[in-house]
Amino acid sequence: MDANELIDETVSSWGEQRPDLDFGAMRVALGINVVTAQYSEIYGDLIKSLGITLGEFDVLATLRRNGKRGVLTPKEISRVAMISPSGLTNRLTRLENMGHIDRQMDPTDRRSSLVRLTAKGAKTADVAIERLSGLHPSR
Amino acid sequence: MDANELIDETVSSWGEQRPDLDFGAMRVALGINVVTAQYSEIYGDLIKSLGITLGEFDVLATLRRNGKRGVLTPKEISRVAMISPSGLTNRLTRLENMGHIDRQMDPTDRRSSLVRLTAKGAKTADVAIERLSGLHPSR
DNA sequence: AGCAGATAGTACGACATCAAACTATTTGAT
DNA sequence: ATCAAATAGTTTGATGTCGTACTATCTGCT
Repeated sequence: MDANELIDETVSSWGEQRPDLDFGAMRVALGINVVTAQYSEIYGDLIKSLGITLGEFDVLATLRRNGKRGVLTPKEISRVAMISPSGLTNRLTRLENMGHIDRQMDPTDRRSSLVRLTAKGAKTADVAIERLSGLHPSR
Repeated sequence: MDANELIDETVSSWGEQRPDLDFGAMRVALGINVVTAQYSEIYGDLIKSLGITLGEFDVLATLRRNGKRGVLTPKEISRVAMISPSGLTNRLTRLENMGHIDRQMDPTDRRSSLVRLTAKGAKTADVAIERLSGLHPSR
């Protein structure tokens, strides 16, 4: 049984048990969930061979896109990547240990730091984005 | 800056950095991610006051819909709820401790067990589904 | 200048999930 | 009837995230 059948089964059995309620919105939500799970798996597998996760790619990609020479503060990264500050600390530590980024003092604000893509990190980001954007069927 | 602006910013800056690639599919994927995150938060908040999570509700709902008098095996629940066996064990333990379900021996297969909704669990499932299905604007 | 409050990043603890290993039981082939 | 393989559920260990609390630093009001 595939995911679409599972959704039909779920919604129709709810309709039998509670005919007083409307499950149209639930059907849409369940469908979106399935789509999200499926392409997340596909995207994740595509970059897994690079030794990073989707979340780590998200950080590398943010640096690759936005920074002057790939330099941003953790604050800005967490805003764009929509991750909690503590979660970002962990990702940055992992990426630093892998040699994809390094962290330097911010000369203008000693509370802050500057996260910089290494050559290795930039290369990884480029290979990853080429694979991910290559998923679509156009051209 | 809201999520849609963030997506526009992400896709357009990629377009500047890598004009050789096509980011149309990425824009769609990011949009789906945002929608998923938003309604998951809404749905989660709606049932949080019942003391359960979305995942736990998923188990209660599966029992409420499918079982004869709310009785199913863990195997069947994990299939419908799309959760790993070990993850289901944890959810069932939590739900059992809260008094929403109980577990009995399966008389026909001693490897298996029978998960049964308690009256409290059935009530919780009904209140939750009424709130969740009430989200849509129809009627 | 001094100090209260805001802000940046990190550390810590809790939590939920999964994959793999494990135990107990059942099934099926011979 | 026996035994290898399959199956059900749990345990264990690892992972990754979040919320809260903490330290260090900066800002703005007086």
